[in-house]
Amino acid sequence: MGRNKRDMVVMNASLKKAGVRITKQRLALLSVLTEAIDHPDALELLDRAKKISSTISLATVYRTLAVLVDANLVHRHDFEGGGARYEKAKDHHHDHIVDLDTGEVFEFNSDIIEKLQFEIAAEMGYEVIHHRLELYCRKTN
Amino acid sequence: MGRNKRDMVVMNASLKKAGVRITKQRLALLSVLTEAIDHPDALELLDRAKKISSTISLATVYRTLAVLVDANLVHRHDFEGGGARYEKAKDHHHDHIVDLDTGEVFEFNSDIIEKLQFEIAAEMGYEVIHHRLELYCRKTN
DNA sequence: ACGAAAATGATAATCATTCTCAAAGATATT
DNA sequence: AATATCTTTGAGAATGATTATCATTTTCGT
Repeated sequence: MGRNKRDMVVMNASLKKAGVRITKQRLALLSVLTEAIDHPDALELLDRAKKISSTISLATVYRTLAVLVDANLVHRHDFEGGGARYEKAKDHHHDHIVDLDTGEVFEFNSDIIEKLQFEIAAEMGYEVIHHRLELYCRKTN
Repeated sequence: MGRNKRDMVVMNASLKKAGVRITKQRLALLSVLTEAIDHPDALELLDRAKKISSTISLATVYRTLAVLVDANLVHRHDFEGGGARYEKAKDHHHDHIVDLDTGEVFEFNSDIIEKLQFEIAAEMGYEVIHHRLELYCRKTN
């Protein structure tokens, strides 16, 4: 799964467009992020990337993540507790629900909330550059 | 300003209710937080508290903040960049607008957004325990 | 005022992240 | 394909915010 020729072409193009050189470490990380359905942290990404390219270090993981975040190919989240967690950028914006018991993260989006945010900021003379909306939840039963 | 007899009585009662002993360091911090109109971090709080009670250390600031946050007398915010910032709990809930250029923090609240959040979570089988909504903004001109 | 229990200050430890720098690798040019 | 240049990498040191440790000092009910 993943890592096929089409993926490789896409990843290479992404990196080129971001103006960064193509290395096996960067391709490994991008591949891991492309396959991930969760929101892993740096250590978890290191583990997964090592399975593809054993010669990758934690420093490179952090460095590459910074590059990818800068290039808007990856999003970084600072949820409560623990370190930053990452996910490959999707074409649609979304916010997050964090399960306080399991740490699982689910995505949702609400155009209405989005619109209200812009209106509120505008009223105060501000333009929203980016925002953060996280719901820390527990299962209802 | 502040630190009058009425404030002292209120602060003593708050601490008693929280089930913690009353010390001059804790009163100093509570006093600083009561007077603060901004959202200071631990170092800034240490500076301000020292003016009231010179014998207070950074360790105690962190420890006391943890106690006050636990007792719901103080809220802790992890805005982007830098360390945690604190504010005395108010009776009304509110979210935050962060000025990306100055670091200033403004408060707002929207019952509609609040309600939508609960509905979205409920739809996914979740109950919102707490949430975080921060708008990172720049002045429009 | 007495004594058990809790809080404090100074400093060490921790944890995630960033920095440093010599060595290895990538890209453009020949 | 070999070269020259410029970038990236790995390993570990450094950083910054926060927490833990522990001997000493304070608090507070009796």
